[in-house]
Amino acid sequence: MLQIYNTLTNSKTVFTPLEPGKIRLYVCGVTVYDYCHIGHARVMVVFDLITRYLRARGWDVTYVRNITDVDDKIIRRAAENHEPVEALTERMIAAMHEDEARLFVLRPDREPRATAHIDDIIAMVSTLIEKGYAYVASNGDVYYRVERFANYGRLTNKVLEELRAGARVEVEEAKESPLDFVLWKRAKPGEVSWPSPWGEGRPGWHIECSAMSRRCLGDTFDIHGGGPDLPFPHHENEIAQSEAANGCTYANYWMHAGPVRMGQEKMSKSLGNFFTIRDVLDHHDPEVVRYFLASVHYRSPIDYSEEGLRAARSALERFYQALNAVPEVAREVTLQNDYAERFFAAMDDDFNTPRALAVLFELVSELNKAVREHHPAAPQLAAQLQRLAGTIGLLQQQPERFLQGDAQAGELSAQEIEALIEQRSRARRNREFAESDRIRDLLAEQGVVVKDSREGTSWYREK
RNA sequence: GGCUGGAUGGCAGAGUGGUCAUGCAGCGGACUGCAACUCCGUGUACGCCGGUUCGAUUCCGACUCCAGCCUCCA
Repeated sequence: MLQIYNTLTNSKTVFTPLEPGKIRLYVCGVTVYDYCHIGHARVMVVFDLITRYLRARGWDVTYVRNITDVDDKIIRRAAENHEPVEALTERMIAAMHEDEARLFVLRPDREPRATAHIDDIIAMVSTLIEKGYAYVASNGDVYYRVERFANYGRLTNKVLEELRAGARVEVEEAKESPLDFVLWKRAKPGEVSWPSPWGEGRPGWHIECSAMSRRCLGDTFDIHGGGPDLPFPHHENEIAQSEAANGCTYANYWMHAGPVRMGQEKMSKSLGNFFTIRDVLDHHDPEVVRYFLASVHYRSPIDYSEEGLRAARSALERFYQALNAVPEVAREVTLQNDYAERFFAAMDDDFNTPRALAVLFELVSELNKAVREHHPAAPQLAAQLQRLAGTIGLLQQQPERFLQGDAQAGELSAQEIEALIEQRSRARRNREFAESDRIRDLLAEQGVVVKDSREGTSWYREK
């Protein structure tokens, strides 16, 4: 039984799909005007982890995540760079795909781009105008008539009265109400634009998700996800658009990832206190970042910190050291045991990854014990560990690859390390411990830890 | 001010009406030429004040503090 915390009702509820065995999932993606930061990484990893897990449990998941490739910021940035909008967005999309691939994030089934769905957007705006939910303003923009939609604010428990009173939105003369939001923007001269019944222009931000989710998943779908700052106004506006246009429920479940914080406040572009994914991956193994994000429940805030990443690294080392020590990994796996049951129970309970990971740590203890005692169950335990962790996209690397890492600039290459270790082994055989320790210290200075065992000497990089 | 969600041991982070989370770090020990890995041992943690209860970190109420959203932001 799968339980999901639904932002719409602020409660954990049993998940019931529209169609047995199928899950239609839409997640708001990135506006591609810059490199993705750790906040984006969290949303990517969280929903990747969720889709991987659901699929591993037999659900047929269709995962759609949009790309916003036209918007004020993109236009401004492209102008600053003296490059066409498309050149900028193509570059950033490629970078995003690179970043997420490094984080072991699988590509969504579909990644619709706003600019490829202008006709769907225009059709939906037209419907909204016909139904009286939208109007063409005197300045040529098309706005959504918020007060016309009775359920406005249902997702975030906003009351129209209060929104009106506290409206901080700058008063746009052309709008009937300050709460109204733009569906179609009249183009300024020289701006990228598309023809429409309301003249040359481009879509507002919110309408693309309504139009593209409908195109990809239908009028009503199961789960809508996104980042922590999207419920209001973006998701509220999506609901208003889609439910008014389609005349039925938009999404049954709403899931929102928690924020990534820097110290005591949210990491965000407007605050300027963010790290890009590539910045972080320059110094940390991608799986460490993924593990770090998975070590906290997806809805809780997470504090980005070097200490946190270091702890994540140590924890992963524990897993990989165990896998590295195992003589072989079984090919066939039985997942009908206490560990699997508890792991699945944790994940089925609103994707409780910290609890699921705790189960894996218990499993790794048993694995270590089996290896130590040369118990025949070791290959099976190792396979179980990898299989369970694999359902959330962890522990899929070769242990040696993770432990030894890739040499960064200025570091010793694997070959150089092997050569030094060979020298050291020779010294040890001759019981020249001063010399062998000298070499080990030298390696340690380079961040390389050596480990002697009966089978020989192995090494790994300490990051 | 409004809406959400929080407050757990040195740090991170689950969970529960009454025996253990788990990880990281620390300390003591075993193993080791010395280390590393691994193993054994080691911590009277549940914001504050009331209430319910035989018993509350867990339930109820008040309080304090924190975060996210209320504006483009994942």
